[in-house]
Amino acid sequence: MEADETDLDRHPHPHLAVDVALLTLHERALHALLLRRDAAPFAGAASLPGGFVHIDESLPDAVVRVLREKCGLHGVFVEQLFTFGDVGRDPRGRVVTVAYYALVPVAALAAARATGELTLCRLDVPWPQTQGGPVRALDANGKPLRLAFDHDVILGTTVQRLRGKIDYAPVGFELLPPQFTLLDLLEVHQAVLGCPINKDSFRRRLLASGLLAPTGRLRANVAHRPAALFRFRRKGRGKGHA
Amino acid sequence: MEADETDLDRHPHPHLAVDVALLTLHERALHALLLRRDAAPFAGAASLPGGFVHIDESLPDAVVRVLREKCGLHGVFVEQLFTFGDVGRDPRGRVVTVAYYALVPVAALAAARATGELTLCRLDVPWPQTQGGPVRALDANGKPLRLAFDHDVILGTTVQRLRGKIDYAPVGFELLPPQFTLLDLLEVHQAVLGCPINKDSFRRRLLASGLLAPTGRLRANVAHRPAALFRFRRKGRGKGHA
DNA sequence: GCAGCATATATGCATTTGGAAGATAAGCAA
DNA sequence: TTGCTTATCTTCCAAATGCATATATGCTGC
Repeated sequence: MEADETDLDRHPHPHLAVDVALLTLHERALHALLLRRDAAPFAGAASLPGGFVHIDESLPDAVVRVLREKCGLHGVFVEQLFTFGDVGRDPRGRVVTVAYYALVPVAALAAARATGELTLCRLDVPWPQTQGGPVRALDANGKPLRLAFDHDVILGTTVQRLRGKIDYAPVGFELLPPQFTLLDLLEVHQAVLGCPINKDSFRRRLLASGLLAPTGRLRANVAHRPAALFRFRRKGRGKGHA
Repeated sequence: MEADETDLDRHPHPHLAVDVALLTLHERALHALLLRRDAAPFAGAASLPGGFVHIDESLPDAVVRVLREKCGLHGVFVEQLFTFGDVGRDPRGRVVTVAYYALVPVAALAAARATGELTLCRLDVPWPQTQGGPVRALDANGKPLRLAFDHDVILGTTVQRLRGKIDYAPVGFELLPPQFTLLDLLEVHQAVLGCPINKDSFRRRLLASGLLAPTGRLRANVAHRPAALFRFRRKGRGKGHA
């Protein structure tokens, strides 16, 4: 940062946007909340909710505003993901975007989906483990949607981040309602990781983690022994990571 | 992204910069390469090498340029860290910075340190584990330096990221010369993590990881049994992460 | 009300993984 | 050559995990 802002204003500088990859769990699969663009560029394509950062708002504030204005959502879990700044990523000009990801239980989207052009699209992750790469979003018929800008890469980076994080950070809870069973949580992990998980060790590990608070209640209306309902306990006594 | 760029140009938009937290290992401790600011704001304070992003260069290109222009360095390991965009973080106006971290063996800095106002400052991390928070940079006398902008937080985020990553990603090698002993690598991990590590399990884990290629050579000029020298083998056959 | 069903939960055991300690090896110095 | 120091190897033990089995429980159909 060698020059005064007055110097810099003589030259054009990049525009700055935020985009939000909002993920949820629906029918045991990861879904993203996408909107349909009706203006060029990429008219007709699906895109992440996003918007330009105002001169007087922080990045998290911009994200909160975008989620409110475009999705009618508030109070959702949000974390910064990565900043994408390739020169050619927006045909309109130089736009650098700070991508965030948001996680919400699918029930919280009922209101959002009623509002306008939003659709919940199942994600198709064509790579294993945490390898990374773009991800496809499927329409109701299972056909891949055209995604605007580099949003396929942003979605891919989101899944990659979640896969690397879910084993040691309590992010799975953000995709579940306040009360859930261990099987619910297991299915979240399986959907994120894209592979089956050992049920017993998962149970033991989670019960020992101190992250679960028993509610004393049971899952109702199931034609078999009902599972215990748990609640996420924040500030689980962490045991380091080594 | 709802508006045309022509619309947006009517309004002022944030400036965009990159800052690089360049870390190395010196005397078994993490050090950062800092430069002394001679212009306001924060004149006299220490700061990360950084600069504004040009309209026609990608973010990685801007980082490479900054490292070349300000530090005389090229070919170093660089990864994106986090984007800092608080409204008040730069008193000159709205500047959002995409922070990167770079890792280099200390020997590679000989040239850089000769060039101008660069100093290698030992880092003092006042928090355990991966808790996070700002980090102090110490001068040659061990006194904390005044750090410009939010660069104390950027350095803290770098250490936090490294601590979370070094156990499962091959980043420790970037801080070592091409050939090194297992004890060298262990000391890198200890310096990053800020806590002692079990020597035997470290040896077993690393030898089994496939990341080390034996060179057949031994450390010379030591008054005891010399350790074997290894080389970092890229593309170690990863075994997933579960 | 009762047998039976499907899943939840608990228990036991083999395998694997990581920590700790001792034994041995290999250079150099006196 | 002896002794010192650190590297490397071997062994043992505790903890975590995968797997198989046994038991528990609420519901459904009769």
